[in-house]
Amino acid sequence: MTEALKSTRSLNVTEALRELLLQGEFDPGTRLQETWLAERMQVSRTPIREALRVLAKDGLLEYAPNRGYSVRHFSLDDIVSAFRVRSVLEGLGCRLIAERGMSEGLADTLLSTLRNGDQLLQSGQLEQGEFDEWREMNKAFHLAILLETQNELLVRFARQSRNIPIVFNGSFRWYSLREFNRAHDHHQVIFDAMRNQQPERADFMMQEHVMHAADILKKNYKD
Amino acid sequence: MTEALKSTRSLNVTEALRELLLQGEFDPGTRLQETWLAERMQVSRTPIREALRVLAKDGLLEYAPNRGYSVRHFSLDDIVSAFRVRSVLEGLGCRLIAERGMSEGLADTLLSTLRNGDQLLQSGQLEQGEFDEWREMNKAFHLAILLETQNELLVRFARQSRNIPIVFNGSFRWYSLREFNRAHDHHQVIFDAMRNQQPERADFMMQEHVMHAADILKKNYKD
DNA sequence: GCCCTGCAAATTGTATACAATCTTTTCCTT
DNA sequence: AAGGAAAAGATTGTATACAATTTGCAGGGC
Repeated sequence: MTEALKSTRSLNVTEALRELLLQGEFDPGTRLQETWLAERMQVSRTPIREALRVLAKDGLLEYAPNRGYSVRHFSLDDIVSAFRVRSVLEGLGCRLIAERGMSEGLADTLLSTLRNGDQLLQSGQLEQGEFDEWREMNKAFHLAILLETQNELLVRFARQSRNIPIVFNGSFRWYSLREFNRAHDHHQVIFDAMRNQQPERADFMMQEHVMHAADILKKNYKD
Repeated sequence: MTEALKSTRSLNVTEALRELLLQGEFDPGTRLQETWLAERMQVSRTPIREALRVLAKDGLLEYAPNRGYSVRHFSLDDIVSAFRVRSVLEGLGCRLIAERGMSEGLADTLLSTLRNGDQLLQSGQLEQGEFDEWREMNKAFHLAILLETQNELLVRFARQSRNIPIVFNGSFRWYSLREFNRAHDHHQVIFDAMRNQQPERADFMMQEHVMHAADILKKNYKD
């Protein structure tokens, strides 16, 4: 049988709250009162407090001793800065894979996401419902590379750098077909570079890929 | 007057415990019991629990629901991986500074650390007591660059990537004079590259600088 | 001897009571 | 009316009581 999926209210509340924050449920600056949250989540203040502390450490909340937690505001600069950091992290991931050579397992996984992308784009447009599928495909592509590096810190940081409202779900809502195609091409080139053991090229193209997403967001994000 | 230095037991315990962990006070694998810690720290379990959760999130402890926290073991691979991540992060920092041009404030700060390094090395050897001074100088150099980037996530990650026992205090105990000199030269070159707006060179040399430290550690670290 | 089972002890998870701190209101002084 | 203390209320911080879960151990079956 698979490993037990034990959890606690504290952990559940943390993830539930994180989801709410990432979905932009609360306006930036909103003060999050423990009793209010406790009532809303139907638990006592204890698990709420633990969740708040963790989310503050994740940068989603701001904290002041004796004054509690409030929802953090992310400026456009904050977000672009996060993209820049993520670009070098994921770039490093690609570089490491290209240097040591791609395993068959990773090749299979990535080829599968590439085929998935082909299929989504071949109709010449993306239906509303296909956005989610693209999102999943994209996430699978990036995550597979990161995990393969076996560099725990790299995975942790790359993940954390996406823990930002709006950014979290990808900014695909602003993508035109042209931009989906470009992203897909990037994936293809990155894959080829890694497979052909071209670390420099793989690194560079991944940075390009991530920063291109930042550029699109920059053009569309108002605030 | 400066900003109020408010704190709480929870925060104090967190930092005290972090310090103990970074100094290697507890053997890897040691189970950290809440009641035991509470007694040792002279507080109740509540602040202890909050501290443990934060430190687990920082990667210093491992956590399993209903089974508590234990001290994490860092393999040599873990540590070198962390150095690699830090190298690209700090490399990015240098690149950003070089791209946008160095402020006078940063130039002053860095020049001061460089002079400090000169002075420490000119005697031809480092006394025991001068290790701490070198450590401070080194920290000041790296931190000043990071802070100047204004990239909050970059600073956070670079900091976090040093939160590893042994690594935390720098591995200077293994440095020969030759290696102190090399590190100092690196600092000088990195400074020049940034000042002359050579982003590529600044980035590369910082990566080199950090990974050289990793190499020295690799040669000496047994476990 | 080995491995179950189930009870007891220990440990973590959660709720709640109380303490400390901050915020708001009130009311006095000028 | 403005300003400012002081008290009342609200909110966070901490301790502790209780619940849930795990761990250790004893006893019994094979």
